[in-house]
Amino acid sequence: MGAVSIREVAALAGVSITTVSNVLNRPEIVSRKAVERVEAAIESLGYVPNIAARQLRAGRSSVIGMAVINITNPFFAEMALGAERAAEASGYAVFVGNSYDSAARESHYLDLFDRQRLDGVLLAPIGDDLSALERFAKRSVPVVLVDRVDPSGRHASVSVDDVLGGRLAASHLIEGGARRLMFVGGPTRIAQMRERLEGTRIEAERARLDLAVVDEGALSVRLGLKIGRDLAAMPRASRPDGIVGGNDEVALGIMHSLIQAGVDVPGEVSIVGYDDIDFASASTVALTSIRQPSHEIGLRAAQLLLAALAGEDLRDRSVRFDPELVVRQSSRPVG
Amino acid sequence: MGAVSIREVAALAGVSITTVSNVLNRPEIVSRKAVERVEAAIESLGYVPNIAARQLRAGRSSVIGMAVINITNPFFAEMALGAERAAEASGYAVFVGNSYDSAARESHYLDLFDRQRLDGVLLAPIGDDLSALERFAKRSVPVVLVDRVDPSGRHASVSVDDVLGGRLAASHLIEGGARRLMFVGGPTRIAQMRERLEGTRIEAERARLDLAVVDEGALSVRLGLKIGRDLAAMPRASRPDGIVGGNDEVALGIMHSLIQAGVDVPGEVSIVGYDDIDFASASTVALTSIRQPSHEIGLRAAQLLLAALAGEDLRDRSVRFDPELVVRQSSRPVG
DNA sequence: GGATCGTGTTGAAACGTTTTCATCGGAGCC
DNA sequence: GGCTCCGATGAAAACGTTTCAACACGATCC
Repeated sequence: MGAVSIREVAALAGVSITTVSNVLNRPEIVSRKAVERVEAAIESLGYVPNIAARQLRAGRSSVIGMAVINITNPFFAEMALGAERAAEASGYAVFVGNSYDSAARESHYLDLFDRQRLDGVLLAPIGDDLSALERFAKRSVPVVLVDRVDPSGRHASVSVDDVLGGRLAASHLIEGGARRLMFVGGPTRIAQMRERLEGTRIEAERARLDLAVVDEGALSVRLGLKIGRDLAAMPRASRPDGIVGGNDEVALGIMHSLIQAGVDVPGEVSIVGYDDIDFASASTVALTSIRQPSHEIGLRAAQLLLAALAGEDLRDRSVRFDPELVVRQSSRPVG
Repeated sequence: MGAVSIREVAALAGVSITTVSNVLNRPEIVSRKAVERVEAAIESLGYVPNIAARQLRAGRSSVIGMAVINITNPFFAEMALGAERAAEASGYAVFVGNSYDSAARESHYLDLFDRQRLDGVLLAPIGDDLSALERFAKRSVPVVLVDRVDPSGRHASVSVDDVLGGRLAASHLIEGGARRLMFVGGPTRIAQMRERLEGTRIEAERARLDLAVVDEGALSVRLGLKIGRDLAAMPRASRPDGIVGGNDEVALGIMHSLIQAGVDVPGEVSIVGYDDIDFASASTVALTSIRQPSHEIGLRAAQLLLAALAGEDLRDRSVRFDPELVVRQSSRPVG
């Protein structure tokens, strides 16, 4: 069809294919006159270079792949945006794959990245099994883990100290007077959840308090609503009075159910969420939450990957951010 | 480095390159024995076909591009998921680009799709200007519009009747006794917003009621909070008592501010959102909203595109869904 | 027993670039 | 005026696949 190739551009401009290619890739080495003629020809023919051919010949795709756990979560969306910004500044495009909490979808995207010969991979992994990344190592395609550390230390990572996040949440609740703690976590195969739980547990033990743990799959508003109903049905004396939600969605759901059922938040129950999404501050009882520098995380991860693509060694270049407690109305004030 | 090509597979299996290619693409025409040998060789070498080469030769990428307005919005996320499901069933991958409410980002993705020679395009367009799609027509790359109709009728589309949605929202408010209506819309360059406003206006005029219109850019929780504060500061007699939000985020924000300021919802003000996201039902005063079949929209759009790729003519194949009113606590009951 | 057919297989061309190396023409130098 | 040198240009090879046309071989047919 209208598939216009470099050949036709060259013909129209009256130069060789090489010159057209040079105009595209290193315009500084070709004469002003030739540049102008070629650009005019490109314009008039509506020529668009065929990436597949370029990639085949050059061996690089100039695209990096990014697979995130759940792009609907504003935390990951912001992260992706940060990564795209950094990548684009260096002439790379970013292909974002949404795992949607499914390991199958994640591995499907890694397959795709592999087949497409993407130049690098950013991965916010769902599970603990990083063996799927070995094929990239084999072709020396750099990989940077996002929001997650590699226990084996083989992959660079940009992450947040989730243990600290859990501790911030729990100690805040305890200082506010909570005595019966509960942690509502996602699937424990997700490392972030395990770490947040661990942080919560550390503080609970230090204060010699009991800690109930709920793990019923992916954290959603819907799940929170159900858990909240169950909690509301418990006698107040045995009901948890300090709840750490693995994310804001589930925390908001819990809070809603409790309030609907007439339970006073934060009077009877204090709640802390995680991620500080926009809705946290917009709920009728604004949600206390743990904030992470999402945009920054994506940005730094991409920068690390770009550095690797530029030939730098990534060992010991990992980055770890600290989360931050944002106190609002859903938790009793300290004292 | 480990870049193993079809050539080495062929050598190891003791067959020609052609046979390896055939095993990959049409295994039915090659003998059982050869298939086994080739598959063993592929396995032992860890061979992964180079898509760029395939695409260059075959002229097809087997990838379709999808650009959506804002993937953080669960409506679009579900839509993308529906499209991916349909595409994958036919052996296509989907490259999802997030415009993030920015026309520049949208056009950036269309550029990328074009350069990458993707086989088809699904687009939930931000603005009215569809001229950027012409280049696809020129190369006869099929395009299906999502959540949007093409006024010129040149592109097939899968959309929702937003005028009807606006009418459902407004007539529900009016039946509940609202007399001073307000519509809070996003940028009017977004057609959906215009249509929702139009539907609201139709019902307002029919009931001979005034309609205030707010348009202050992208609809977010934050914006809603601000609008709600302004509303709360107004004397009750002149304050709108029936509000249609262009999406749930802004509606929830408005509701939150009003309640915080002591305004009774739905006693003094009724509110209807749009999209029926999970948070709508999880807010302390559950939000009445307009629901759209998001997953189905994406699915049908991809199916249409696949049909086009299979050579079918898309003219007059557009699909239009009807939205649905979901009544909850944020609006006064009828009567 | 030769022509015809069918089944598996193969060699070679082609896809549209980038890149290497050679060539060319002219400017600067002695 | 002949020499070198340099910048600009071009011819051709290469990237890894798909696909077409041709081939080998045995079975089937008259």
